[in-house]
Amino acid sequence: MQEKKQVKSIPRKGDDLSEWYTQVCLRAQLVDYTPVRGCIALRPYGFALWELIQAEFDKRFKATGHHNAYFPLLIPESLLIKEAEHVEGFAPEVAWVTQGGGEELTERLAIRPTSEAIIGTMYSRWIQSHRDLPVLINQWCNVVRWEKATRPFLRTLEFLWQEGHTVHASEAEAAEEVQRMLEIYREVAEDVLAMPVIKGRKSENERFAGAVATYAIEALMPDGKALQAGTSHEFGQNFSKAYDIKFTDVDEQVKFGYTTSWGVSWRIIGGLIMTHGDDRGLVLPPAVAPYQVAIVPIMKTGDETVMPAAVQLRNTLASVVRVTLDDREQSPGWKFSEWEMRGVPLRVEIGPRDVAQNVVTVVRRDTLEKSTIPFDDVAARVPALLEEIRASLAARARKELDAHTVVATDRAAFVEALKRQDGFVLAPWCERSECELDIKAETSAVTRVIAGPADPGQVCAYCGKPAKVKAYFARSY
RNA sequence: CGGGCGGUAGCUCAACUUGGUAGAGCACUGCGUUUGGGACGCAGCGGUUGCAAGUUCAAAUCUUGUCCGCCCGACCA
Repeated sequence: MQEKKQVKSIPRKGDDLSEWYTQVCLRAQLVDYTPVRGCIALRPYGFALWELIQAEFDKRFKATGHHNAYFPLLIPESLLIKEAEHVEGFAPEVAWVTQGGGEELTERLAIRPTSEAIIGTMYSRWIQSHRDLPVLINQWCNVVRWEKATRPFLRTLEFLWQEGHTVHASEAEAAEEVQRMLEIYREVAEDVLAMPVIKGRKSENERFAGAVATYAIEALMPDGKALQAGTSHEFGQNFSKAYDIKFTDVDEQVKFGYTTSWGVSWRIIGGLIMTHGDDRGLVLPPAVAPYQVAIVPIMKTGDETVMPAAVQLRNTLASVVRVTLDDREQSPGWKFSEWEMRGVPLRVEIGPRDVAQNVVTVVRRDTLEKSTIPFDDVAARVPALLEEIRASLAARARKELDAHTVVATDRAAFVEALKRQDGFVLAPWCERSECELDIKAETSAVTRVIAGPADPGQVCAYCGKPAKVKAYFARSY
């Protein structure tokens, strides 16, 4: 490769993941820092990526009967504090509005850290009968959590997400809903974003404040740390009792509903970046790439054949994929580097040699493989290539996850594996909070999800007491 | 929130130790030549040295405070 003498290159991904990550976020033009601490600006390219991810989730929410709605950003303190465990869990990271219109408010208003309180309050007004159930509502919005240490996408004070909030007449139905949405999260992460995850229930320590049970999908980052990429909660009747969500059932008894909530944030973009990116920058899975193809024309002075061909190529491709024709003045090499940094899955080069032979040159972002395909076959071949890229990214990421997941059954191996901080450690576990805290103190790792019951007779890999479950452990973001 | 590092042009940095007219490369603008892996020439534009106080004849430089960013830790749906 040419040495980058004019333009500073980013650190290699393997050398300094943190710095690499920050540089990719900025230089791919996804985000920029702002004068507001911990808050990022999502630039058009980053927002386009988010919109495409949103669309994938949203169509699945709609297909399972959910409707979008919107609730207030500001939540009166008196509502927020109704569910004791919930408030306690969020208290440290709530931002408060204490003044309005130049006057001190009689009651301060929380900027929503999540919307159970306000949505629950509204549901109590909307639900009277079993005929009103289930309520299946989702909200796309921003929330604020006053974090101490922030990073683009992974942890910001303000972030974009969706939060689904549902109410059901029975516990079984609510439980089913929670699993249904978790499975949608897994499906989008793995099949659309090509980001493999482990899926399961959270331990008591890791559970959402106020939940009876929390389930999550967790992805594995290249530095061996786990990233929570989506959660789905069963609340039992905790929130319906706190917010008075009651209905008269078919048996004429007045009952509290069973509620759930489930959420995915733009954090998943951070996961994507780290999962697929390489030394040249971002690598986007085709389904959510704002541009799936970038056409780079290469022209000699006075050439009059390349641009018309490139325009025709763009028009042809526009009917099957998201495509951009890069007709800026920069040199081809400069454009190659830029589109690589920005993660465009396929680059199509068209120059005099291609035009003369009635072909185009296609370069895959994931493998950097170059191939020549007949001009007339482009519209047919490109979608197939994009699918190959998706499959290849998914397979490679899956291989990574598997390669960095180890099983440990005895204490020495378990502790050693966790201290290596090299991915997931799957181990039989007693499921005691105290044991998890001890493990954390010694290794910095905690359970990420509980995968299922332990085998008969197994003992906890750490404390030696009888094992109840098999759990994945790792350090986390 | 604790420990460490940093903030000078859009970016990367020099000038700071030893106070004395704020510089370079890249980027940007114009013109010309170029275009198959970050092109070249010429001419330009670009600064409240993060912010605020203090010391001094004089502060990018010394002192204090503060804000922001990065790393490690703690904390954290």
